[in-house]
Amino acid sequence: MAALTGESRSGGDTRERILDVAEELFTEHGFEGTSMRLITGQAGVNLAAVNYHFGTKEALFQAVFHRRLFQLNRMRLEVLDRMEQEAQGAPLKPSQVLEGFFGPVLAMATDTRHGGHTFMRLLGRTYTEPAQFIRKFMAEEFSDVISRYSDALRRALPGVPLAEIMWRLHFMMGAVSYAISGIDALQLVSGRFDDDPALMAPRLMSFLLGGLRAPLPELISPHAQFPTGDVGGGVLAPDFGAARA
Amino acid sequence: MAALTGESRSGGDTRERILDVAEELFTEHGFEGTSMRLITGQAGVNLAAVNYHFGTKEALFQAVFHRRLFQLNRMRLEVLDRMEQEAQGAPLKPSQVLEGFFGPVLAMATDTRHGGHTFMRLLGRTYTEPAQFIRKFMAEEFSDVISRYSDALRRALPGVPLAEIMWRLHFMMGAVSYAISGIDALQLVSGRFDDDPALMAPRLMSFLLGGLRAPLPELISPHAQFPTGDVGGGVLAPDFGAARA
DNA sequence: GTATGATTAAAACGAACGTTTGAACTGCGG
DNA sequence: CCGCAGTTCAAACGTTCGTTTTAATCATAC
Repeated sequence: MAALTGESRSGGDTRERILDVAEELFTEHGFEGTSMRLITGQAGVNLAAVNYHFGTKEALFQAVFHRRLFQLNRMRLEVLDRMEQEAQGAPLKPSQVLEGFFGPVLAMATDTRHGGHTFMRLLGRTYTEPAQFIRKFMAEEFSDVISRYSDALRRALPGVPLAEIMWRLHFMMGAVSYAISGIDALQLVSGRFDDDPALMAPRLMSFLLGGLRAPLPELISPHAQFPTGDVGGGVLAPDFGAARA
Repeated sequence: MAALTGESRSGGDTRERILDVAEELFTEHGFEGTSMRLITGQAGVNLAAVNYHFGTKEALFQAVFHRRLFQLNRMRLEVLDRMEQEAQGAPLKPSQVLEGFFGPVLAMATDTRHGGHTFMRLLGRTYTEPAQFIRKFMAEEFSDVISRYSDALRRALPGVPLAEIMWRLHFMMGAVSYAISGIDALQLVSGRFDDDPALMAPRLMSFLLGGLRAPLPELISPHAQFPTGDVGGGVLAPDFGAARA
């Protein structure tokens, strides 16, 4: 809350100062919950500065994302390129692929000095955000990385169907997102959580690898809700209707 | 978008109709992005009806959550009670605990007939939402269930430290949340995803079990960013600063 | 010094927001 | 028929929203 105060009228560009403050406020209050007056006020610039430099509020939001996502995904591709080159055509290990994909994310998330932590929390929450214009440019920013890494995962896990790989990639992104954006949510839910957040990364990596290499599920019936039956759709689902009557 | 149209001036209570529509619109546009005029308009009731029946917009939001969370968590506790009774004091299997905790969630998420699907998407996004009043009552609604289930997990996984269990529970909630709320996000990111969403539950369960039972991480140095080193903080982190200069 | 283009400043725009008000309507017991 | 809660209604409240406008300021080249 006190990391970036408004009075910092330092030599920095107006544009850059707006981006920093907006990133922080969007993280704190969401897109709709953050007003331009709050942004410009906290950045110590004039109200019209955002519209002058970025055009609209939506464009500012996109600019905040592009600045970070561009370097994040570029870094992911660089790491993958380097690893594949060293492997000389051999498939990578699953742990390597995860390292390349989530390593830069965690590095950025634990970088509190340059606002990376703030942004990663914002990214995690925005990924599932419904706004149309958000979904649009998120897909564009990610398409390259996803296709490259899903391909690397497919080669790292021979015999695992592509659909399964995509699902697990999705699950992993959820776990990482929660790990980053919801640390306080965890504390909130489990009471005072006396544990070093810096130790999260190795914990997370173990968890992800365990999930990624889990035995394939038995996809028997198209209506089987839960593998161990009994609790899933069969017994519990009907109750939902009754409670609303 | 076309599931619940406004013209349905059926005999249902005004209160209940508001809850249904609000649940859908909050999911679609978020809390701040959903106006009372949109809610009441789509529900076919007067603008003042929300304030009359619920008091404020925040209270309506809480009411939407309470209606669903109450039965969801009650169900979780019932399942756990039954399983522990049948076990006669013996520890449950990890798969049983996961089944009790996430089974009702998935059952509700796949229940498209009674709006459960809509709500679970809303829950997933709201869990990491920053608004103060949201965090407050979420903690209250969840505290019982979390303490009961973390205890069951501790007994199911002897030798695993409690901190590790809490982290993995957190990771799992993230994976489940993404699995539910971001199905379209997955399609969006991986192109046309020709796979039956009904098969998600068994996939998810396998993934969760794999992660939950993964080998414990080596927590060596408090500054080790990533277990396999090399990519984490050491090499990549400094670049974040340079890119901003 | 002065013209020029880029940036900042102050003020106002119309629209939409959540909420409140006071009257009109409803079903029902007296 | 009347009185009376409970509920719905149209209208307005004051505030805040994103954006636009017009003038002032600044740096730099002539």
